Amino acid sequence: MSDLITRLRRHQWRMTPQRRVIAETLDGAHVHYTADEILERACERMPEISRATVYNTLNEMVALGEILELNFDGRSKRYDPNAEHDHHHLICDGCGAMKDVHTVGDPLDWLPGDERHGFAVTEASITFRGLCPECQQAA
Amino acid sequence: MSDLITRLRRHQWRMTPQRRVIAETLDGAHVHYTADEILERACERMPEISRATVYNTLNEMVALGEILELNFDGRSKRYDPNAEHDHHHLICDGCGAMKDVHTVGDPLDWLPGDERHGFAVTEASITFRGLCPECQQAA
DNA sequence: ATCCTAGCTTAGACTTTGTCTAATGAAAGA
DNA sequence: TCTTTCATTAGACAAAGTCTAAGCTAGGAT
Repeated sequence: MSDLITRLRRHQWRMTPQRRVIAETLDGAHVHYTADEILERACERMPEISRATVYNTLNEMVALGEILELNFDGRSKRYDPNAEHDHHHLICDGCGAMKDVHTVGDPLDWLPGDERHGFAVTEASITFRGLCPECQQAA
Repeated sequence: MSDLITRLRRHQWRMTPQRRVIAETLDGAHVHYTADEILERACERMPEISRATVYNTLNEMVALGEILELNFDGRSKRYDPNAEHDHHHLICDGCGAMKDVHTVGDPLDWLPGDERHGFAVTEASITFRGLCPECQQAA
């Protein structure tokens, strides 16, 4: 998988300095940021960037299918520059840290036909929860 | 599993008319309501009940472990009076309808050790998405 | 039955997260 | 370079949820 900016260029999508900063912030991160965290980091490099631009840009990237929008805690959405739907998420209940993880097998196989209630099921996402190594020590 | 009010009584938890109305609203529902939907329904029976009481009460029930707080859409939290952690959720991408479902096998088995990053993993929840029978017809 | 007190409820202000609008600015093709 | 179209901006607005201070009440004590 190529980097986010390369993937975004493939759509007819005007590349502005603001969008570049947002994309680079997302792509360089080892954690999944909230919109406000991205705004904060983008402001370090481009102090005049506006909140509306960050929110608009993130929503467009989601609509283009190039990033994932995640809702873990019900507080604020987080954004994952890895848009592949083949991974799931592991979250620390202590500090909120998050990792992308891969499961063995296809989650769709785990929902038997008589539990599908006639739905055409196309996607499954799993959230694993627990304590990260640091929070286990602290506990 | 007994009804929600019975389960709540087992904790030293003062049972007020407001809390009773909220518990009955949750327990009698076939769908998972948002806090505001619960407020609206509670108001039909007790017009003077306040928003703060509904939010406080729901948070307390969650803390007692007797209901589940769900975050599907990132808009508003929903509450599930079935607090058992052995079920998962199936959501229609068309109309938002939701069903509780059971999987075959234990989701914790599906995350291999080398994907756990040292976490002590205790819980897994799966969200299945697709189209309900009605929305398949409409499409 | 009545009293007392811890803790519940209330209205409304406040906070956080996110969206919308109208005016200005800039990317990219002609 | 010019022009058109789309992006950006500040700030108002909206939705979801929390907090506060004052009054009220459930349930145990008497």
